This record gives sequence, C-alpha cells and structure tokens, in this order.
Amino acid sequence: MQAPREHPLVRRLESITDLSPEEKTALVHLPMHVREVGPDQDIVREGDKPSECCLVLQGYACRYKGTADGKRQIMSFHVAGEIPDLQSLHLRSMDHSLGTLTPCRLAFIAHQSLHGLFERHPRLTGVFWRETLIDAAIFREWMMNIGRRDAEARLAHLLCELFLRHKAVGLVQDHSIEFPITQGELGDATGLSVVHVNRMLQELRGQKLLTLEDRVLTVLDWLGLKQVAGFDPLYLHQEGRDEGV
Amino acid sequence: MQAPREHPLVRRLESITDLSPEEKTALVHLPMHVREVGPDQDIVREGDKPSECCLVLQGYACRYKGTADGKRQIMSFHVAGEIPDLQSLHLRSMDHSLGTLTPCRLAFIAHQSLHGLFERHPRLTGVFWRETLIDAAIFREWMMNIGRRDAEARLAHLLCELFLRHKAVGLVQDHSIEFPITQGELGDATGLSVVHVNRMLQELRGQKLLTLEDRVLTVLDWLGLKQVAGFDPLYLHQEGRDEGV
DNA sequence: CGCCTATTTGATCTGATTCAAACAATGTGG
DNA sequence: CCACATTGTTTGAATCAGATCAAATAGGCG
Repeated sequence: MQAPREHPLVRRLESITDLSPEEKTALVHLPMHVREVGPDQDIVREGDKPSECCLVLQGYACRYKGTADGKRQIMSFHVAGEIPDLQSLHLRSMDHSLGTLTPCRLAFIAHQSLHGLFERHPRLTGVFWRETLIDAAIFREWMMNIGRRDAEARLAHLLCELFLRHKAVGLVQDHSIEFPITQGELGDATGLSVVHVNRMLQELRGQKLLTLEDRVLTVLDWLGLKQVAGFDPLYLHQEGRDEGV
Repeated sequence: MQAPREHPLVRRLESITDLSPEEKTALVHLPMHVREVGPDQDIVREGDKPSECCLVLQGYACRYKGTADGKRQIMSFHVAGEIPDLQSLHLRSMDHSLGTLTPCRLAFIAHQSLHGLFERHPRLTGVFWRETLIDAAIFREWMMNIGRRDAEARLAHLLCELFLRHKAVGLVQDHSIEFPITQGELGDATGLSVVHVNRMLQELRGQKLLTLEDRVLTVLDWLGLKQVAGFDPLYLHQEGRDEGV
C-alpha cells in the first residue's frame, strides 16, 4: 500500500476536486490487481461484458472503434490516473474497445469494490460521475473538431488538449510533454489520413508553433497554437486551474 | 400531479430500467416548473452556470456548439422524457448550448431537488448516471460517424439511430416517426453541407430505403438501411429490447 | 397574395484522400 | 556488430468526395 500522494488515482482526483482524508484512505485501499501489458494490446474489446474497471498507472491507452471496412476511430487518449472504462460500471456491454498504445502498467478494480466504495462514501459517487461527464465533454469537443474544423485546426486542437491535460497532472516540463502517439494514431483520432497529418504537422512546425520529435512534443507558441486551433479550454472543466503556459 | 405512467420522465426511465413504486412516486413528486418555448430558441447557452436541469416534455431539442467562423455542430437530439443538460449537475459551466428545434414544453428541475432525490433514493443515482453514460456512448458513435463514414452512410446511420430511439419509447407507428428536423440541421449534426445532405437523402430514397416528407420519416427497408449505414445498435444500450422493426 | 424558410438542381472548385515510393529509425537475431 | 525486417515519417502526383456558389422551385402562413 502506497502513500496517498503517490497513488495515481488520488493524485488525479485531487487535480480536479478536494478529497477528505477518509476518502483518500478508502481510495488507496481499493483492492486492485496490477498487470503489465505490452504496446498495441487490447485490454477490453467491443462486445465484452467486463466485471472490473481498468485504471491506467503508467503509459498511454486509448479507446477506439473499428468500421466494417477496416478503418478505425480513436475516441480518446488516456494517461496515468484515468479509468477509461468507468462506464462499464453501469453499461453492461462495451460498445468500443480499450487498448494500449505504449507498454502500460494497469490496475484492475472489481465493479463490486467501486460500488462498495460509493456506498460508504456517497460523495465519491459524484466525483467519479463527474469524471465520466468530463469524458463526454471531451467527446463533444472532438465531434466539433472532426466535423467542423479543417485539418490544420483539428490537429492543433488535439495537441492543445493533450498538452493541457498533461499540465493539469503535472506532466509538463519545459513546455514539453512525452508524446509517443504516432502520426497514424493522430489520423485515427482526427479522422485524417496519415499523409495529411504529416503535412499539417509540418505546417505547424513551419509556423514555429511547436516541435515534435523523438516522442516529445514541445509547444513553442502557446497563444499561436490556440489561435490556429480555435481552442477554448472550457470543455476540459479544469476549474480554478491557471491556464497560462 | 399526474399518474406515474403519464409522466414522460418515468416512462422514459422505465424503458431502460425497472423502478420501484417508491422511486416512481419520488420522481413524480419532483418539484418542477413548466415553460413553453418557441422553435429555435436557446434554453441554456455555452458559458452559463445553470442551477437547474431541463426535462423535455414535448418537442425536439438539441445540443450544439458554434465555431468562431459561424459554423455549428449539433451534438445530440433530444425528445420527450430526456434531460439533455443533466451534466450540469456536476459540471459548473455549460461547454455547449441547448436549444429547441420545434416548439417545446420544458420542465425545469432544481439541481438541489435532484441531489435530494439521489440522497433519498441512492439507486436512482445509478439510473441517471447511466443516462449520461448512454449519452456519451452516442457521442462516441457520432465521432465515428463523422470521422470515418462517407456521407451516405453517415446520414443513414443517424436516421437509424433516431428511428430506434423513437421505437424504444413507443413513438413508432407504421414504420414511421415524426421528423421535424430540417436538412440544414441534419447537415449540422453530420458535418455535411445542406446541399450534400439533400443529395444523399435522394440517394437513400432512390434505393427505396425510406421516405421523408411532410415531417414524417418512414423506413421502407430497415435491413437495407442498416446495411448502408453499417449500423449496430449496441451503442444505444437498449438492453433486452427487441430490435426487430 | 407575398414573404420567408426549406428543398432541389446544376456547375465549379478544393481540401483531403489515395496510391506509390523513398527514407529514417528501431530493433532482432545470427 | 552488421544485415535485415519492421514500423514510422516524408515526398510527389493523381484523383475524388464533398464544399461552395448561384439560382430555381416549392411550401407554409400571416
């Protein structure tokens, strides 16, 4: 059992709400089993009926769906401290898949444990519910992104979001974040082809807005990037947090 | 106060879960004030911090967001019995707007009343949470739709969804549903131009899959339409319900 | 009737895809 | 430690799905 501060779940929740000591203790004592998974592995698949949720401890995961003709749409990216399949708590079947992008350390928590937690600490129900609502807010923004922005703005917008989400959990150093997402994956997330993702990235680099190499994304001109993206961070609901970069 | 069966909220929730008599009573006695609103009116706007939720009693509502350059993306359609802005219960600011498409009868319920309801009937928390999770599932499917399907499939898919959602609450008669959504609005929901929506509708009509006139959508060939759309109803999480049409 | 909103049609243009191939980086096993 | 396979990035050219522009038609309705 680790100290509350070190616990990725506690750290993440504290980045968006206040927790009482009892709540923290309850969270840290949630029974879970940890598993290491390689890159590009499915964790749960469309159609599965899971009986546990998956907490990302380390690495990048994503949710996605495939079409009949072999294309795929990535619906979200997930980093340490997030529970990508929390919805399985109330929706019996998975309507999409959850997979790793990089090697991951994952913790699995039985639905029953979570239900018990909520019974004993009703206030936490709202905290986790809120998490799923922010997920949904991000989905909405992505719909907007894919449906109504041109390729350059689309890409810029996604990068803005990932940057800010990393910032919220203290993963920004020197205006940079770890960025192991490939251009193909960026394409699957934005509804663009690899080729076009590549060209638009060059465009953004050319405008000196960012660099992206060796799996590191560095934002050179935050305001410029926001401008190109038409980015408004409201939808992330990171209340109170200072947005300056 | 009306009988539980007549109450749109109760009817809708019963279409997806079982309610105890006490729960039904509690729902029916939720304090709410009713307001009639004309077509194309905003109910809550991006940036607002509402203190009540809006239950649709009659008519069509939608959630949408606008871009800086005047385009808009519709993120969802809502019919009687739904609470489109339930998320405001846990997210202080609206990250999108909620508006009417047709004239609507709306009931407003104070956040406080809902919180009280959940305290007294904890099981209902899960029921409403689940509602927001299904919303999110629909957002995901729309991302897929907009990002990865061609115009014809996109439109067909949206129509399949609306048809099935109406069916779930008993609003299908003779393979037909009321359909007051304009082609412009369909375009805003699918990320297509009005012109192209029109052409794709003609395509679907030409294949004898459906008719759409006088604000009535009739599905002539459900299997064919599903096929064109690549439609799989799993994401609607209408469990147990017979999907045959 | 005349105004306003929605649908339809035709012609043109363009952002993004697709196809094809080179190139770079990373890792693997002999 | 190098040859080779694999995966990711980059470049160029051709093509196309869907947007845009422009205008006609068709419904409601005060």
